[in-house]
Amino acid sequence: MVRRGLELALSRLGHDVSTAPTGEDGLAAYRSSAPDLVVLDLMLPGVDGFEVCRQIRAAGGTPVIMLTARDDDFDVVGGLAAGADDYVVKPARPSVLDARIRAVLRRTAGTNEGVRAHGELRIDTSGLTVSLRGEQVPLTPTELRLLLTLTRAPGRVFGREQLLQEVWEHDYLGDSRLVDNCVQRLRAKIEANTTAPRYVQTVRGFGYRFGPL
Amino acid sequence: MVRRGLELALSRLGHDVSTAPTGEDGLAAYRSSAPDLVVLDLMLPGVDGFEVCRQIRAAGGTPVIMLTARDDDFDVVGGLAAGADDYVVKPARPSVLDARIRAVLRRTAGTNEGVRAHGELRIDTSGLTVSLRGEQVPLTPTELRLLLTLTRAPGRVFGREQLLQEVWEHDYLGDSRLVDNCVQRLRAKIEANTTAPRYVQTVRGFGYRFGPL
DNA sequence: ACGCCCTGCGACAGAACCGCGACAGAACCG
DNA sequence: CGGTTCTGTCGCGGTTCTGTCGCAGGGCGT
Repeated sequence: MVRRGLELALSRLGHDVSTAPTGEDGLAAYRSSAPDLVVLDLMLPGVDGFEVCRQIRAAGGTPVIMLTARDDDFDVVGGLAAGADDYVVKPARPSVLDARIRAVLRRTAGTNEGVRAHGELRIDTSGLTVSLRGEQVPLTPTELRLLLTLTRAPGRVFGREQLLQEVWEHDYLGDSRLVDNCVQRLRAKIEANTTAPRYVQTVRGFGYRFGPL
Repeated sequence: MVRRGLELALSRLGHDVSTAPTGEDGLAAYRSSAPDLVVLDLMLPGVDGFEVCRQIRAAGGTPVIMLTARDDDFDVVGGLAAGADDYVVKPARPSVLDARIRAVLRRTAGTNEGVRAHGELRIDTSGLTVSLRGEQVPLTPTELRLLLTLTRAPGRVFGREQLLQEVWEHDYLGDSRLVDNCVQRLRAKIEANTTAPRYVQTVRGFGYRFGPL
């Protein structure tokens, strides 16, 4: 059980770690916790590691470090093609992995503060502009905050209470229909047809979610 | 996916690298991170590589190295005409690219110091003078600090709190309308018509930003 | 099939935000 | 010490945004 050992070691180095035994569990944990970085072991039961990597990269800009026992070129090329940011060969010393993690986080810190691309939607988080198919979309401050919050964890369901807390920062006691209204206004600007929303989707009885995944 | 490979290789050679898949993303990333140098692949989806190069050069003095698969004269001439500082033919070995990067940085190190050009606005950061269409513009110290702060990261939105902290260095607890006022005074001096500002733009609900390029 | 609850959607008034001019104290300089 | 420039504060007005309401349509459970 290498996993528990790494979890413990990385925790001691100051990281906030959670692990999962299989690819499916990992994807589920990824979706629910929206981590800053994923360390992905290619030799995992169930789903192919490359596939997991692809799905994570498709969901957002989360950087991925691959952990592999094989160091032949095929894996390196394939891993980078699947969207990995770096790879580490097992057996990996915790200090080495830590160094790589910090390097990747440092490197992606800038870009992460810059552009989020989801399909035809591009969000510049430092310039605070949103463009759809290359055309700028003028959003109001609240709409933009809502979109930024939702896209921070694509695929994750945000309840109305949670959105009220994060987007409307004060502890709001009023009508939670306010969220619906703002979603509606946002959809009118970024969705092609609002009856089948592509980006901001309704999860009946719970809240809203960005993207399919 | 040559991009990831180059990114990784250049990182290991000591560079701080971020990449983007398309021309638009690249321009957005360029605006938000203000890099020392840009390596530009001509064969990119979306916007024409030459156009990207032109826009980068128009925005400032950032040096550009072009990466091209074609080495015929047309591209070389066209690339240099668009403002490239050097060009490298694919497939490029990382060591070669690294050498060219260091050469260009060494060459431009001296000239890059001191002047920022944005459209018709020129800012001499060592002489602390600002000129518009060749004509000198007298700015007050605060206005100048504000302009310097904003132009340090063109396209990026600065909140009022952040500007108060960086321009008015003391931790200011007073009216944040002060920022509006200073912006207004700065605009009166450098904007042709203040109703459609070209350089200092308002981002309603958040703050201000220098030019969207 | 029926009814309930949830969500979509348009309308509207109050609120927030920003541009802009005016003014007085502060700082600077001769 | 006096004059000039700069800076911070205030208030007003136009514009835009936001929060609330009401109604309608549709899914879901009974």
